[in-house]
Amino acid sequence: MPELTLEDIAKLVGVHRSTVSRVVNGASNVSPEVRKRVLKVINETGFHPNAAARSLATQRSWMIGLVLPHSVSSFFTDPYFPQLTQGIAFGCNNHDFTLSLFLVSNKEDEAKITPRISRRGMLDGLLIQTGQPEDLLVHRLAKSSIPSVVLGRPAVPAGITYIDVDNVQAAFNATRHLLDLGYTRIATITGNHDSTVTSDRLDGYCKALSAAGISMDEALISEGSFTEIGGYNAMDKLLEARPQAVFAASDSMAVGAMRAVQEAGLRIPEDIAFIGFDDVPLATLTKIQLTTIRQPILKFGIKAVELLIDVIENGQKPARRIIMDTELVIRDSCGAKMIRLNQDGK
Amino acid sequence: MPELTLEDIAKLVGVHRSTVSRVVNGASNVSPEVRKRVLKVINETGFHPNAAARSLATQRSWMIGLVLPHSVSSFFTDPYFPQLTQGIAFGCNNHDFTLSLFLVSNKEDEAKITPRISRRGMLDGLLIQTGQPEDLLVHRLAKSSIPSVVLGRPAVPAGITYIDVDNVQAAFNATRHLLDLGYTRIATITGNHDSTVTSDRLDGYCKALSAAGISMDEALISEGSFTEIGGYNAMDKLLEARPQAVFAASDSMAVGAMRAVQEAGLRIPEDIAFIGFDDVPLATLTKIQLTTIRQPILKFGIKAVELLIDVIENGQKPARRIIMDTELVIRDSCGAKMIRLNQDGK
DNA sequence: TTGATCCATGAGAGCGCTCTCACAATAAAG
DNA sequence: CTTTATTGTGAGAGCGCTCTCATGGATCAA
Repeated sequence: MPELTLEDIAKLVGVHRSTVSRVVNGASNVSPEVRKRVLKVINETGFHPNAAARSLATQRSWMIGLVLPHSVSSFFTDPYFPQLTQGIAFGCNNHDFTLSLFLVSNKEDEAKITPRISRRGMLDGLLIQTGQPEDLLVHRLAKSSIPSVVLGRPAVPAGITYIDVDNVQAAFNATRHLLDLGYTRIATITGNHDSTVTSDRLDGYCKALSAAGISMDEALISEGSFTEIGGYNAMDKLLEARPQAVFAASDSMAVGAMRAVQEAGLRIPEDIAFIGFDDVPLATLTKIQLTTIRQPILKFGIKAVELLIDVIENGQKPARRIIMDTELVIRDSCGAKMIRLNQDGK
Repeated sequence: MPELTLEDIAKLVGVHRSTVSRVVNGASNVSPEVRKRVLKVINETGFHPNAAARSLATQRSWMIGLVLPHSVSSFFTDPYFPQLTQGIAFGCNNHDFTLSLFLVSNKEDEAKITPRISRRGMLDGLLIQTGQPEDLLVHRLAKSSIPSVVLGRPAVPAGITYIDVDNVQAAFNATRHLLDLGYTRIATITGNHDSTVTSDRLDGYCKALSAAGISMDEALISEGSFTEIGGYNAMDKLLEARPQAVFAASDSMAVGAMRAVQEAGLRIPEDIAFIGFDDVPLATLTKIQLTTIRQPILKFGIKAVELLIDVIENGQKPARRIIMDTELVIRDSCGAKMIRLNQDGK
């Protein structure tokens, strides 16, 4: 099958290239008879217009890029990012965009990838996952003219369009839920200390405690780096502080931490109650199902794509922001059901 | 920052467009003095050549697509695909290719995506994950002229370039390992019955049994659909058949199955020994670390990209195939260490 | 009949690059 | 001092589309 062009189709049908172009693009001003003949030949030949030529002529590629920076690429072990990617891919499909994936695993990658994403004509826009504060990529995008949306609140959000969940409120709700159940010694396992996600969730935790008139105890805060093993190690350190309940800033960390608790011979939720964050499938796969904060991950991805399309079509300014709500999902690990049962029993 | 073109740069430097193009592409026949002046202006202006124009002129986009079909996209809950994606992304970075991701979640997606991937000028080549047998996408690619490599053995491999691991040999080794440890009632939990992966692994399992002179027992074969919960359910059914050991065709399924065993009050590996497949991080996160078959997932992805580049540069024919080896990783769940300990003790 | 209006189609410039070819200037060889 | 090779640069066609504008025929009102 040779590489056909509009011109070839035109010749076959006996019309001008322009007419074929009109048919391909669904323009209205083509006579039904001609349209039919053109479509027939297109179907017979399996013709598809050349994307590069079209991009060049229209200055639109209908492609967007998703950049997962260095600090985040190891997170591919966490179910969050696959799910997010799926949501974004779904959003792209809905709007006939193609998704390009830029996984930056190290500094060399970054150097190689940067020119590719800033090259015009290839991408209509960019979705950029925040990682560390002062993320270089986030900065560079703000300078570049390519439309972009940041996933997660950047450390310095001024003038940047981003989408995030309300982490402060979510963490507040989680902690508050534990307080409502009567726990007073509540620990938290945080993610990497240098991300805004971590500081926001820690913030919510602190706010809930202080709203309940409970003073902070440094011994009840431990860093878990968003991995299962990180949660396990963080819990190890927390054990001597004897918390009654733990708010883990991700489900993976919660699962790791719960393993540490069980290996120490303690029961969940009787001895230590747990609440996680994310509501990834993992949360329901443990023997003691995890109470957690549900993030609308798929919706988040879809929304991010729609926000980016808005930026592409209506310009970078003014900077927009979308903050999505989360939801508390009560299962077994927080002890709510057990406590209610006991009360009913009395 | 305006959208600069080669022409603009040329004007600024006072040379012809062609010369700037030579500098950008590192052609040798440019005088050092001129090259320096051109580079200076390029750096000052932050010029990047337009990708669409370049693609149009060279008929190369330096982009490849990764297609994860419908039957597979739910697998995004399994760590295998994220890791594979990472390997592919890594391979792309190494060779200055950009990766496009096509997640096909349903039939509508497929209809929308197909024209995008077959449109010329957008992709230099395609990586296609096999799913069901008679996969429509795999068929369509064979018809289309776009260079492509299939990931996993297609059901009808004639004339198709693909890359796979030696699943038969791997499953043979796994089962053989259990036989060597003295188990004779060995069960297997398979993936979806309609994939070649499943049939190959089942094949290896059967071959090992028959080589040991053990007759097949249908009651010892159970389908687990490659998910943790699938493994759990499959094990439930196997329990009454009282196997001494289980070969699970994925680590996720093994973990699910082990949970079922523990909930039934049985010990691993004393009562039932386990061996998995994949060696994803999950395998070492369980309390009883999983003996498993290590797939070189990252290398597999990188190799797949290199194979595709070969096809892009040297043509689709002849069809090539690469079969990669696997490795047995002995941990706790198979009982090898325990058995050795006991023997030493005697 | 004349002109105005509408519509389907053709003509052709232009998107921003690459790449072959021609040409001039210089260097090497006779 | 010519002839030939070598090198650096310019010129311009062409990649396959889109999109504006021109054109010519049909339709309709005056």
